Amino acid sequence: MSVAARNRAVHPATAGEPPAGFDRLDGIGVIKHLVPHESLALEGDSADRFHRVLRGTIAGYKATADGRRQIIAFFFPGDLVGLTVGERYAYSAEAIDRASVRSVPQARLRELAASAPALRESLLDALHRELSAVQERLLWLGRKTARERLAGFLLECDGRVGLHDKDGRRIVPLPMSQLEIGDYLGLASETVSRALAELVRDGTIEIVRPFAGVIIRDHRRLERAADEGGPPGYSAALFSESKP
Amino acid sequence: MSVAARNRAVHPATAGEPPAGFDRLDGIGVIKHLVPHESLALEGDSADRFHRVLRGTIAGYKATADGRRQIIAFFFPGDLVGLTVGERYAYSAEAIDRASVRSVPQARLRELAASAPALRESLLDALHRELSAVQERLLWLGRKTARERLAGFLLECDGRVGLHDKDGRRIVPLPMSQLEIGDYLGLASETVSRALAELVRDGTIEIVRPFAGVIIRDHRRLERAADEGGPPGYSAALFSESKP
DNA sequence: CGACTGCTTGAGTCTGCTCAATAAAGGTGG
DNA sequence: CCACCTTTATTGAGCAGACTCAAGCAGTCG
Repeated sequence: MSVAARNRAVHPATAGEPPAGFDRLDGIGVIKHLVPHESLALEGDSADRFHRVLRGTIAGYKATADGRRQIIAFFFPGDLVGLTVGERYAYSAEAIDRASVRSVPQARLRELAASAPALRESLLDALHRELSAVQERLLWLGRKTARERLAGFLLECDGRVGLHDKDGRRIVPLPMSQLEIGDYLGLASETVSRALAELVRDGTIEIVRPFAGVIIRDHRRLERAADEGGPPGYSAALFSESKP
Repeated sequence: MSVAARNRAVHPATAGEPPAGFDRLDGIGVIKHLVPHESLALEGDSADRFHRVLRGTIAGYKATADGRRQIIAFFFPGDLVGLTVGERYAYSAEAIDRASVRSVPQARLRELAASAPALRESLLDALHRELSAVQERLLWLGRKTARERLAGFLLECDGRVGLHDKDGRRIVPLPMSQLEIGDYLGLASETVSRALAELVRDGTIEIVRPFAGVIIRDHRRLERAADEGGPPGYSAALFSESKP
């Protein structure tokens, strides 16, 4: 098992049961309903509240003056958005689809954390998980091809929100557009479309039409595509032979 | 002031005085001396210790099976390497130059943290600062040109280890090779060399020969190069005029 | 002094971007 | 329910920024 694959296995999902301590947040704050593309917070704003996703999907992103955009993270139900120690948000956040969040004042969290070590643990753990995920993506964006990035993305989504059908195949719902996937992976939307088409062509995945997710037809092959990015017929042995 | 520039100002330096609480680490653990390229830890290893840099520079990196490498962070004196909540290191670490670190068992840190809220605060803050830095770099690697990335890198280094000479100009020592800068920015070393040459050509910086750092001749221009990446003569007004 | 490592510069290539045209979906109002 | 308009996805053609490969040079260290 590769190092990357092992790391994925260590943090399989935020999707399982909520971390101990977070249930303390259940009753407090207010619930907000968001429509697609509705803004939740802007980079640089005073970080007075944070949000727990109840339903739908939120994107955290940074943008340049001339409109280029990089999505930092997607937040699914159970995830915390805008968790920060600093006094300003490090990135903007908006809804991908119809979403609901529980919005809680940061001050409220600090109070609770002071008296609840379990909650402190969970928060530290969430922060650390976020850090690990971002570090992994640094490798994708800096050193991986479009095909590798997309395969990695699908595996990540599979781990977080994937389901399985009766045949044991994995279904991965993708609520975000291909443009947004591109903004997450540092690619143009056309490149995402082409890379998806390539994975379909060699039988690795299948696309749910109209575009709403993928079905993983060959999980092993998808992992290989993410970790080495070579062409389908690529052989590692062949590679090491050619080095005398 | 742009959002990016403001963020840089908020976290000006790890270089100043050490955060309150870290002095608790002063007496404990053992000191290790490292020669250039000597390994400190490997990704996936059991994370039983962490390290505080005393002297020199450490690089944290991830690598793919076929040898591509992405440097996640450079650690300068005062920084903590290998801080983790998980039980395994998320990345490898090795020395860039001759370096010394204080190596402390994670367990020891947890003991101290349990009884010292100030230390806990500092650790949380360090973790958060690391997170912000990585998120900023996600934008660089995903959406910025070689020139913009390099300019951003020089500004980052200026904030963390920059000095100033008697003329008020900033001197930024760069202990790492251009190959390593490339591995940090997701670029080939040749591209780093060319981008540096370009910044020299238009009078933004000067290179300390033999390559050991840069002198910033025009700080404003360097900031512009980092935030918009346009060519030297670029005018924003001209740009918005052309949009009827 | 020679071997080695790191930097520079040029030439050619390639991956992924831009621009553009078309098709497919979804939403809205009559 | 249909006509219309907008948004999103697909596919092609051409382009460009950055990579690879290669040669030359400078500085360092044994």
